[in-house]
Amino acid sequence: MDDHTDQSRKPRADAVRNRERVLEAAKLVFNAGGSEASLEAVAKRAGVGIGTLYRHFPTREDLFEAVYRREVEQLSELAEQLKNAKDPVDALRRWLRSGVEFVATKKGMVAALALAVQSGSELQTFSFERLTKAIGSLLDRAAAAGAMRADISPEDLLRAFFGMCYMHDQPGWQSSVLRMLDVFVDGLRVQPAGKIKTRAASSAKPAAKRKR
Amino acid sequence: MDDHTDQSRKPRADAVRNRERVLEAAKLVFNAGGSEASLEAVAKRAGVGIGTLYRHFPTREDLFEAVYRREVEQLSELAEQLKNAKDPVDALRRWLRSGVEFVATKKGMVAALALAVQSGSELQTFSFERLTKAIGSLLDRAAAAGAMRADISPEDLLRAFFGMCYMHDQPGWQSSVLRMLDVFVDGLRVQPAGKIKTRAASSAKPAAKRKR
DNA sequence: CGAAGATACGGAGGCACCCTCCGTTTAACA
DNA sequence: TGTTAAACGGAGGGTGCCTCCGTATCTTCG
Repeated sequence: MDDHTDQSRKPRADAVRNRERVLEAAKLVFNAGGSEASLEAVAKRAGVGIGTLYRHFPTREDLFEAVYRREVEQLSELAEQLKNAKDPVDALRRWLRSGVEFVATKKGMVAALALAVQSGSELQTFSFERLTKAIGSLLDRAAAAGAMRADISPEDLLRAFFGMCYMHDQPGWQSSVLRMLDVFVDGLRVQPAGKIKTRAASSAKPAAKRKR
Repeated sequence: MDDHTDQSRKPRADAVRNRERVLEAAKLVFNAGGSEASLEAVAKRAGVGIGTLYRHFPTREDLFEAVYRREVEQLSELAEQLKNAKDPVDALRRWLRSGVEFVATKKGMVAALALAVQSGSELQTFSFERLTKAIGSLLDRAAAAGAMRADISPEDLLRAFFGMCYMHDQPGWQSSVLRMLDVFVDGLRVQPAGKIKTRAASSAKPAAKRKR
């Protein structure tokens, strides 16, 4: 019961050092494209035993999270800044493009985030929540300005985005994704059902409930 | 040198039977959602040795291809029919929705096709080519009618589509994907750069070269 | 400083899967 | 029915995942 969250002791030096080493090795290995690289390879590269790796990061996802936390935060902050842009739709577009940029550099990021999305349910997944919030604020602003349909949830958009990026490591993926994102954003400017003569209602379900 | 492609012999009965058994088992296992199921599980379910499975289908991809060939052909034919629809954009939309329908039923199909897309390069991948052709004809028709931008390749679209579907097995994935596809198709109706005031050119690269 | 105790280390080991190889079986043909 | 090519099937070698626990090392306190 005694909630001595603070230092009942100093954390062991070797533990701190090893954690850092693993993180460093993982970053190298994952960014090199091999987001599916074996954790044992990471451990070896870090010069620690596999047991140590698992103690620090019980789950592959945990490791991903730690490795890409900084990047996620950067993307998050970018969204914050873009809230001040004049054109809210353009802001969204720019944010998505930056996302592509990140993915291009950190190859492992897609897999990491996709995993975070999939692992789904109500797991913590800091990254997913953070990005959802970021994208949500951009969406809301654009929708509030009437510049964009309002029935698309941040989760929808994130999933679509990751999905598109999932095909990275293809020859021309990057320009392809950029093009697709443009199409997508253009589509968001169109108000949903009715006005387009696509027979009846354009969607079976009324709309997803927005979370935030 | 002697090119006796025809029956120098009748194919062995057990070989034919086993091939069929494996196919059947694989269909069951993959459709049950586990597109990543172990091939050994498939073999066991089929009542054959693992060696037999590998002889008939040297690659996981080969097996996928065989299992989903029929479905791919159905989708392909649907595209053929839709070419006669009045509104070419609507035709595309409908085709994509049917794709979602397929994915919903045959869970393994996404993984199979995604793998086909990824394995990429110039591997044969019958399915990928077939679908590319199908979607290409729909795109071309819509573009020719001036109802849609013309710089999107079938490959682009396929990748985006699979990407979105990759998140199946999520709670609300199906309606989410349908919504996203609507957005997407709406976006395709907008002509590309220039007219929209999104600063400068809307895409870094000029456009992908269309294959067909 | 030197013990005591807490904490972390690391890799062996059990499990699952991948894929290959080859001795044995079986079907087709004469 | 015998010959022979084709197919069978599973043992085995490799890799990766993850757990468990005996051992090593660090911190603290006397």
